[in-house]
Amino acid sequence: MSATSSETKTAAGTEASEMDKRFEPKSYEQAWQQRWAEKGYFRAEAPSAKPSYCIMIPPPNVTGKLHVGHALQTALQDLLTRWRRMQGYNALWLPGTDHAGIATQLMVERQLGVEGTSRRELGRERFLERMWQWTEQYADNIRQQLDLLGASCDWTRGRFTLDASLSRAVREAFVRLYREGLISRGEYMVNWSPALGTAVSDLEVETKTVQGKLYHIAYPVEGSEERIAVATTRPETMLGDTAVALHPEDERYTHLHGKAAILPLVGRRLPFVADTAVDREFGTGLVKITPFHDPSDFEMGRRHNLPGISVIGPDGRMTAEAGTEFAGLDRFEARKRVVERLRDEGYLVKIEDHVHNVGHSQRGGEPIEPLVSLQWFCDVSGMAEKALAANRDGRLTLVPESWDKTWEHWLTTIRPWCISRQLWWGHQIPAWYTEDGRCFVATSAEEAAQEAGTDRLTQDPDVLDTWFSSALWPFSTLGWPDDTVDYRTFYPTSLLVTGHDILFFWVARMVMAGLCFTGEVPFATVHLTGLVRDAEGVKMSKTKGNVLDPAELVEEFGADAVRFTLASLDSPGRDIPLNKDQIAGYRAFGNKLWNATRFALSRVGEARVQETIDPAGLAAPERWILSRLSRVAAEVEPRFTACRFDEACNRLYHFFWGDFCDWYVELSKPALMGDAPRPRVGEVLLTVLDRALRLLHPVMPFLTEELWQRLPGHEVIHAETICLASYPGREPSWESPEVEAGMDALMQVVTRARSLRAELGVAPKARADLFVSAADPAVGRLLAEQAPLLRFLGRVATVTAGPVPEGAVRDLVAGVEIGLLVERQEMGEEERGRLAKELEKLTAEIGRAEERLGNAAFLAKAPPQVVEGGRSRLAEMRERQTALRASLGLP
RNA sequence: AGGCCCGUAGCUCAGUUGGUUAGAGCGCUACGUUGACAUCGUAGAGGUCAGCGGUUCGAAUCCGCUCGGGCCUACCA
Repeated sequence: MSATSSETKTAAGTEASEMDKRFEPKSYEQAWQQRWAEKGYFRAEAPSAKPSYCIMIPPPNVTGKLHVGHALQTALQDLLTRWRRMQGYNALWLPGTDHAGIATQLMVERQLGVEGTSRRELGRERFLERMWQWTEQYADNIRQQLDLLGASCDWTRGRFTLDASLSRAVREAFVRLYREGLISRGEYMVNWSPALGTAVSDLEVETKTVQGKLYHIAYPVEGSEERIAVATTRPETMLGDTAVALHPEDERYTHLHGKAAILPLVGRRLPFVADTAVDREFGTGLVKITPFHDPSDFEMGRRHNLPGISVIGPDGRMTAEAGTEFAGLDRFEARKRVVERLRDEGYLVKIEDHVHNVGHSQRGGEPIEPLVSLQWFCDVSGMAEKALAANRDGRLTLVPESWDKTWEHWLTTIRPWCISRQLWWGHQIPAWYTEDGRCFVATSAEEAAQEAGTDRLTQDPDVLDTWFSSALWPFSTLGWPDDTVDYRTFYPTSLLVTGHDILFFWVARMVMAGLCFTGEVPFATVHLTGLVRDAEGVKMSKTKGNVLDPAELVEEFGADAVRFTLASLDSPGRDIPLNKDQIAGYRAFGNKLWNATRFALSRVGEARVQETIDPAGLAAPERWILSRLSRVAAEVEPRFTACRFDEACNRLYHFFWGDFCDWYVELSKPALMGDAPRPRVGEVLLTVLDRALRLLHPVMPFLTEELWQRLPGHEVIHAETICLASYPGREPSWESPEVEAGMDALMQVVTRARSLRAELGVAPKARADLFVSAADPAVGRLLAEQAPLLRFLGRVATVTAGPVPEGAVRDLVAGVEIGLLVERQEMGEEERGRLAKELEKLTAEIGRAEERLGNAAFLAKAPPQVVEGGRSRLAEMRERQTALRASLGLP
């Protein structure tokens, strides 16, 4: 493919003149993607004299398949990047992938299971080898999928969260936080996933409402015949009870203060403790306390210095401390057994149905076991304060801003983050232990050895929560902690696009980490997208079988149609229902672009694209389309800036289809065919087309490049590619409200003439003659000048400026009195009914308008232009009423 | 339990700081092979803006309540 015009060819290699009637996205899309990559158009500069624009991709799971949500985010990020690049920014869209700890490890473990082995059997080293093999096998996967969508990423800067440089950043961050005392190791209650065999963070716990039971158990009171009843949903935890709590002001139980209960089956003495956390209204108002298996009991245990007993182990089975009878039993099995024994021994009072909330492991799916475990924690309270301040003082904008409240709530109630995971795939915690148990945190084993004074060290076997490395993504990808050129050029980044489902998992932590380590908000704006749902608004899921695969959609409709659909559905604060009919609609839009270009190329003769055009000397239709083009370009800019991709896309869509194709192309025909020549029509047609394609390029990169390359003279805009051509903006000298008003009147006359024909049931080929008489002399001149257009578009034999003759159908539109003289036919009943109905509605409306204009308060308080608008509207409605009556033969 | 969002045409959704004629796409009806496009064109039908009350000259838009749907957060055993 050459960039010179004489041998302009397209990506598909066809000659410009050989445009097929049907457009076929597959024939050029990937050819362009490949060519753009070869030419290095998307490689950002560093350093650069241009202003920077930078977006970090939310790194998809390295072994994953992109879903429609990714496609949406890709479309938006690419749109923004291409737009800014065309505007002359040094635009960087940095791609990459995430190692996704648990998710990826589970996939490989599943595979090992099929092979009849396990990670434990393989051992850590060999297991990690398998993980890397798996990772490398899929390394190219994400890139291929992004290429399909036309993503203009700078792949020379692609990153993976386990890259050496990113791992170094992770260790550095960990060590810094440790030295500041913000990271520490301790025994606390954590959310334990028995199925995964690891602790998880609060965010990885999904609360589900389940139908359960409430067991009432009688506990004897020490030294008396009295028995008190406690209620629990988890009777198996009674084996770990160490106290019974009551509300200090509960008068029913004042006599129990200072006494103790005896734990059934076990015989342990349980002191009564008074605590205001007890709800007197719930159950019996007495609560059994199991400090090591319930978060609130853990808190209460600390308040009252109660010992804890671990009766459930990390494998979800009862421990030896649960007693020989129960040890080794699965926790749910143990529940049944405990209840049986309580019943046998007469301690079970009753069992009630009880709906309650139970935390489930997001990845493992099973109920979380709260247990006490030695883990690493990160105190994020200080960072959270900074993140809150950044949002409050405007350094960080969430779009839509309705997320501010959620942000506020989560960050003000944040608790320490459990960052250690009992997994193998991930960043191993940079802490080393001596044989006598001393701990050294350092950025490397050597450094730790130096500090410890011995190299007989064992590194902590645990890895960090995946999100710990993700939190550093905006700067670890640019070389932090080193002061690199990339870091100085692109950090802080410009904007983040991601789903609201990971606002806390990722966005909040990036903001906290960014403020903590770089002192800056990593991005000024976060655009939170909705969830992509199916056509019925149902969440896509494999089990429901309603998942749409972006690759298949691209195959069926082309990437441009998919991108346009997704971008135009992205309305703030809403989920996105996606259905194929819509995508088909935007593919039709692509077809429209294709054919409009085909028309232009076949009719413009020797005309060429102009860098700009002086409207002086042009006829009204040309001045009109230039004016409209300038205004649309002006409307797009603020909408892209504000992340209103839906509005920007809709404006571009309607400009191209409505203004350009429906009207301007039609208006150009009589001129281009020589029936009614006007100056420089071909140039205007090509120049408008060029700019329209450039305006659309960020949304539909492939088709616009394919078509733009065929425009004669496009090289004056850019020698090689539309990707680097300038993005059109407003052109004030093109704008003319007068011309727009005049042409608007002309178009309304045309439309009304057509409706009159239809209303009168005139056959398409029957002769009709049009009479026009404009109140505004300027409009009158324009109509007279463009009479050939009225003839052509209105399908009338003649157009006469002047009063409406007897026998013609009269009407008034946009201040123009029109008359249509036709061979009258008998009006059909249906048509008659329709007109009668319209007359009825119109009469009612006139009534309302008269009433309003007769209201003194309205006239006094409403702005003058509203009153004036009401008056002229009323006048027009009366005219139309007269015309309708005439058509119906009424007085 | 608390917070947030939503209820507009058959469907999916827009609707800027209230302005009187509530829009789009798809679908539907009639007509149309007019010199790019039937993945099209022309002309249409279709809505008491969930309901009730309030503020206002004027409410889809602002306020309150009710009903209906969704999401997030939360240790009531």
